[in-house]
Amino acid sequence: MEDVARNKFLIVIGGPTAVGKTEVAIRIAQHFRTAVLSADSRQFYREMNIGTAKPTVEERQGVPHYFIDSLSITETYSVGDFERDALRVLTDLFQRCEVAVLVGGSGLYLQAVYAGLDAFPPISAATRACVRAGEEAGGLAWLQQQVAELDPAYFERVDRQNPARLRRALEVCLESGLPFSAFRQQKTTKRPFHTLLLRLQLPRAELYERIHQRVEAMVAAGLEAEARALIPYRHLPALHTVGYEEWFAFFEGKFSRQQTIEKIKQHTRNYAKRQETWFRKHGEWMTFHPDDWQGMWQWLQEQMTKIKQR
RNA sequence: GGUACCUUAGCUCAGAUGGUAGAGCAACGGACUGAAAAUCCGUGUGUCCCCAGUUCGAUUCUGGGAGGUACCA
Repeated sequence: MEDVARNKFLIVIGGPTAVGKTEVAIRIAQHFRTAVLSADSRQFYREMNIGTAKPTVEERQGVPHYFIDSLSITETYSVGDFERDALRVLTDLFQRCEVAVLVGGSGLYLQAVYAGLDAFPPISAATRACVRAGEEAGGLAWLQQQVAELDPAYFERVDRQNPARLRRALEVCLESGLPFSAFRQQKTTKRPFHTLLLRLQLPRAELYERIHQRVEAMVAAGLEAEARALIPYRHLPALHTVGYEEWFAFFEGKFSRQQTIEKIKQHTRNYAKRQETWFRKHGEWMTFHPDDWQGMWQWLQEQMTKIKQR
């Protein structure tokens, strides 16, 4: 990849859900006659459509898309897998194109591609099962005690109330026999291409209005039926998703239909806020209003010219 | 029109025999390197409907007004 990708540009488009990333990504990709890589941890899955706001077939017309419908919900897939697969696609794409577009709302997935992840050992099914069994028996306290013992340095820093963090650290410790901290360098990897980070943002009230409209549109398009068909898979990680979990509760009679729709809107708003926090804190983004095409074009041209002249 | 009850945070409501107030939900802020649309942490944001009276002091008591709900006409 080193040789291929000098003077190659990865345009990364980030921003909260429903801000209008898809349209911008496609427009930019069309202009540069290139492809779009989706970095959206739910659009991977074939079985989920309406609720994930995938670009439609018409929208994708003429613009190749990667990582949409690339997996089944029954497959396990991690951000590490995505980093590897995305780099593979980019290597290939940069043979033919000067520019590639990476778009998505999963900040960590974007970061994995443009800044890299540390190398961690793969976790075996046995280790995963072992940690889960321990947690089921001993709860959060057990996780805390294990991590405190096996990686005291990380235990000092970690959010100790967060089982997901502790679980992950413990899995790595048990798998490798080394502390989690030994792998977690938090180094950024220099990529053999240039990266331009473009963030889309709208005033909060306007974004929420767009979210509400999109949820209504999803419901009208048959989201309830889509969720109903996925009931047998509801415990899979992929279905731990806004727009699906709420229906599962509805099917159990916990909410009315109207309440369910309101919950989906609310949880989508909460999600958008978490995304905004991420983008505010991670990476040097240039921020644009999603309608500000001119501003985006100008900035992209400027940046690319500047870099090429170096 | 009459009678009773109500009006406190964005919403639903609690509360102090007078010392400017607190729950749930929402909202807001934050963390986050392999399940990340996940997971976790923090924060009360207020003309206590309005006007006048009593009082050192009124969101609380008194009177009047406005709006709401119920019943009676």
